[in-house]
Amino acid sequence: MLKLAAMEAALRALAEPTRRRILTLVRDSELSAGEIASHFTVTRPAVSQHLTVLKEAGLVHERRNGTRRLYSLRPEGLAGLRSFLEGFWDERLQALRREAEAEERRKRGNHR
Amino acid sequence: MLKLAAMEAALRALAEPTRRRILTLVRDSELSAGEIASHFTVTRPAVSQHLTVLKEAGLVHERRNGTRRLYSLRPEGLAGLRSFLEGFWDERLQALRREAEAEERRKRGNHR
DNA sequence: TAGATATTTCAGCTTGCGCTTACGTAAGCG
DNA sequence: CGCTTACGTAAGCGCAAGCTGAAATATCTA
Repeated sequence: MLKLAAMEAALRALAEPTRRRILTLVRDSELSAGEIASHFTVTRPAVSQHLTVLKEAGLVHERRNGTRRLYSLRPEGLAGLRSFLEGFWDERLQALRREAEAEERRKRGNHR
Repeated sequence: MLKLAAMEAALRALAEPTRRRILTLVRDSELSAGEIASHFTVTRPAVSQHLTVLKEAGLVHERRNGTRRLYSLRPEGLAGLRSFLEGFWDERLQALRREAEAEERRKRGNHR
């Protein structure tokens, strides 16, 4: 899986409050760049740059309609991150199991 | 929930390859700062700084034993992030449902 | 084609982040 | 005590990131 680089990009993209807010906006409905920008105090170029980051991270989808560009959430991007965290979680449980077994063996060893 | 700031810290902490690698190390077993640093080419102070970031983000736990400091994964930190992503996911599904219903209403409206 | 509208791209500035070297601190040990 | 070991903290450097105003691009429209 070459998703590692994608993961990197997605995490970096999410590590920014404005971008997270943008995601919550386009999660509910497809919005134009201008509509998105109207929700923020930062300038439109700033929002546009954030949108580029989100797009390159695979977190949003861009659709052009006339002079406008409509952005919407791209669920697959988040799914990758989700599976990463869950994998992490699972391996953690396995580690706990390994530790418990090691502890068990240690106790047995002391008893003989 | 004041977890918003924690979320912020956790995401920022995860958006760094070295810190993610550190997490995968202490996920499996408790390790000292030196043992952790030995896995990297960066200097020990750099690793120490990363450990501070991870600790303040609630992602690792620090336990002092003599002159050494032992670090281990703190699963609750990741859990918060996980639930955040899942909440995001769920709300996305609700949004899709809302859109489908709106579409449905639109079609009905056209038919009368 | 000229002009208006929507949005990106550019150049430059400022701040933040990760890294390094040097120094400080704290616990064990002779 | 002084020495060593194991870390963290401080100061500073270089670079990436986010922001802004200005200019460029692209699409509709009269």
